Amino acid sequence: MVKSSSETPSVFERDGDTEQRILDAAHRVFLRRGTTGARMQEIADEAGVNKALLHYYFRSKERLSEAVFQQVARRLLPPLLELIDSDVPIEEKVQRVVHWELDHLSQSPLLPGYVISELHQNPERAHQFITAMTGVQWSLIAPSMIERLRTQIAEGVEAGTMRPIAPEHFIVNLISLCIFPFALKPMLMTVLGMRNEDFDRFIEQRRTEVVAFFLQALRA
Amino acid sequence: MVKSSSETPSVFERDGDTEQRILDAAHRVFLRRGTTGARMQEIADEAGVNKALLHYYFRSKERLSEAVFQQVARRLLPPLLELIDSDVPIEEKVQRVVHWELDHLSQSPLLPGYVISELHQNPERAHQFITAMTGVQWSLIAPSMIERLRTQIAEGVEAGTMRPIAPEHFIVNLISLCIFPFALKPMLMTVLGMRNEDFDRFIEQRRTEVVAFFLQALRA
DNA sequence: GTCTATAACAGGATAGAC
DNA sequence: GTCTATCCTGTTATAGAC
Repeated sequence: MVKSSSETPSVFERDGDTEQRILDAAHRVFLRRGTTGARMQEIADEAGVNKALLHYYFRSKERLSEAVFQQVARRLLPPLLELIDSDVPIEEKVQRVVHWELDHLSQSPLLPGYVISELHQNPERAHQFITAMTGVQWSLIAPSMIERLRTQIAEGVEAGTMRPIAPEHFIVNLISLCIFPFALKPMLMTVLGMRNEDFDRFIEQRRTEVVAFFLQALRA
Repeated sequence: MVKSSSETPSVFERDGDTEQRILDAAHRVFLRRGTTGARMQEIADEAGVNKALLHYYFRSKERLSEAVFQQVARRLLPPLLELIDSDVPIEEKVQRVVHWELDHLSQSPLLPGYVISELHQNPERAHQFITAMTGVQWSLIAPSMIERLRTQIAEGVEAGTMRPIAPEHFIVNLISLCIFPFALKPMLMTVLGMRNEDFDRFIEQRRTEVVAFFLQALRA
């Protein structure tokens, strides 16, 4: 904030420039309401600026929602793929992915519901997940990642320590066990009568439960 | 259709009465657009009737969407709970649940995305899942179901054939592995470059894959 | 860059004829 | 029961002053 150099600095001054504040507010509102349910007015209020400013910076609701979704995708997919493609034993991989996902989603439990809603109502938006990988030729990367994982599994099978499993099912099973419970949160809270603390405790248990479950499932 | 008794029966006559046709159309539209994204006009068009008729039969969009959601919940939860609570060996339970879920969701792959979207944007609607259990005191049923499952698991543990697992995690793991891939469908199709047939084949593989994976995970 | 005021329109709901 | 026509509110988007 350049202008603050000529003013008395204030601890009450909002952080970040206006554009960033709008983006942050949009992030929060879109995540809890979904794109169709969100209102530009609510975003403006939450950012503490006038509605017209949203259009000044982002032109339309459509573009603003794309900016938010893209940002979410960028924080979601690349770190996960890096873990899956890293050069460590497969048991270590499982543990790292589970811990990273549960840590990350505990911080923003609305993420799975938001992303699934968006993709459901707007499937073509899925391709933004790919452009979220900045400067990468995804169609070239993906198959080789899958093949490396297939090789690693095959080595375990040959050594007699693992049962065979297709790498696609390996990945889908792993992220299902981590992510789906957050998408189920409202239902678990009602159907199993959980309160917020109960849910947090439940997720905390899963940090060890899912790792143990998954590693046992891999055994020969 | 009483009036057809006085007319020449026609194979071109739409099936079902008007109210049912509207409900069916609403079901299709809400499932693909979500409640906020759906338009009363689109439902009317799909049902082949006038927009005003929707209000004649269902009073408001709100009520129509509740009718659809409730119907979906009723087809979703009770059969699952019956399987989980049935009096068969636990391995058999796992197999039955997986097959029932995958069969059911292959018929309506939009279901998981729809339900998750609804619950995300309208968490209080989760209680309709409970009223979907017609005439059952859910708060009394749920704990005893969980306890019966806990007992069954404990027996396996005692016999030395199973490792211990909390019944809540047992259930969440099982339905995660079955349901989540459908919620991921748009992403899998894009990120893994699947077409519709590829996805169907992938689900077909999971009928055996998930059962094998899960049963191995339960082993001592 | 930021605001106020207002245009422009989409979409849910109702009145009333048939 | 079903339609046409219309109302009316909420929401996105823009014009224009400061």
